Amino acid sequence: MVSDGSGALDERELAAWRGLLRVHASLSKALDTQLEREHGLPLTSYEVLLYLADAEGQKMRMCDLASSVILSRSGLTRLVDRLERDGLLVRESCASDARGAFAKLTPAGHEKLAAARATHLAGVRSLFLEHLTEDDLDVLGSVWTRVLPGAAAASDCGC
Amino acid sequence: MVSDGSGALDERELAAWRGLLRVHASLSKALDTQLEREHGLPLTSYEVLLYLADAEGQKMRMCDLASSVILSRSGLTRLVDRLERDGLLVRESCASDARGAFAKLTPAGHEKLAAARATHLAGVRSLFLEHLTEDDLDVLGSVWTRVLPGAAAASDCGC
DNA sequence: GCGGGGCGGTTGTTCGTGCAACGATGCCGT
DNA sequence: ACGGCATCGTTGCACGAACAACCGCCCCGC
Repeated sequence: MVSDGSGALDERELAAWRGLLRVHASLSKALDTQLEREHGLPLTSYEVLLYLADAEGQKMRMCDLASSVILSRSGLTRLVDRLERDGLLVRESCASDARGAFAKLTPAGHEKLAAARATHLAGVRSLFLEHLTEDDLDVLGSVWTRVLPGAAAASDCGC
Repeated sequence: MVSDGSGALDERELAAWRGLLRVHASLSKALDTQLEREHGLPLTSYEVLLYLADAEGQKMRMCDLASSVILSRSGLTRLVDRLERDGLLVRESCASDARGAFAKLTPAGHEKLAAARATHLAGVRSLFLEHLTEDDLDVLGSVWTRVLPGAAAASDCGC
């Protein structure tokens, strides 16, 4: 227990925390801008296509998709609207649950993703992974698995 | 050079990258919600007050403030509008440069910040720092300093 | 001193997102 | 079989932020 309740963060804590905020902000903005410029595809749209491509049958339930890309259900509805309008995916009703809907990748969506994927991966590598050692990877992975459960729980329920 | 151009990320790379995205999303949402609920103060507003409090004379130029909290100039203008309306800060013209404007913390803003600070620090500790070892802190700090310059550069100029 | 280019801050506009409310459907106990 | 309740997706609404255009001011060269 490092905390003394009201005490300020020391230098290293501050660096670790602010660094996370700044790196995320810079990285996501840079990658989003790059993707938008080269393929006219915002980062969130890209992630939807990515998850769909990795999914069984190239389709996912709206609900699962929303939590995968970290978006509210309404947010995903609008996003899927845009992607469907652009022909990158289609909605498909669910036989076993009439409430449900699938989003399914179209061939056009698959092509778009393939093109964008190279760009995005290159970006992630050159801006992020390139600067990490093998040990860094392990530490980061370990940190995230320790931090994520509590953070996810805290952000889900107001409790 | 780990990249093979189009090759997908391996498991550890993916964990390091996705973890960053997920942890940031969960953490910032949780902290924002908490701050909003307990003090009616969104996270970005809190950060403005925080930077002001740490600044010389409790005031900063709009421009510097914008880059500190990672916001566009227009975004900061509106945010300062709201904070000024709530009496947490005031605008102050700059004697040496008639273009410039300062945002200056009011006593009310200082009180608000003091109250919110305890909440926020506790949140950051319990949701993030609590799960880190001393070594983790060092690794994170080191990683951020290696990654940030390139990321910041890439997000600034569209080249 | 006077123009011209650059910078700092504000404004109009647009876009993406979250929240709350809704209709429709599934699931369960009785 | 039916009534109550949770779940899924959509919609109306409001808000926060970015972009581009703008104005006023600084600073430089001539």
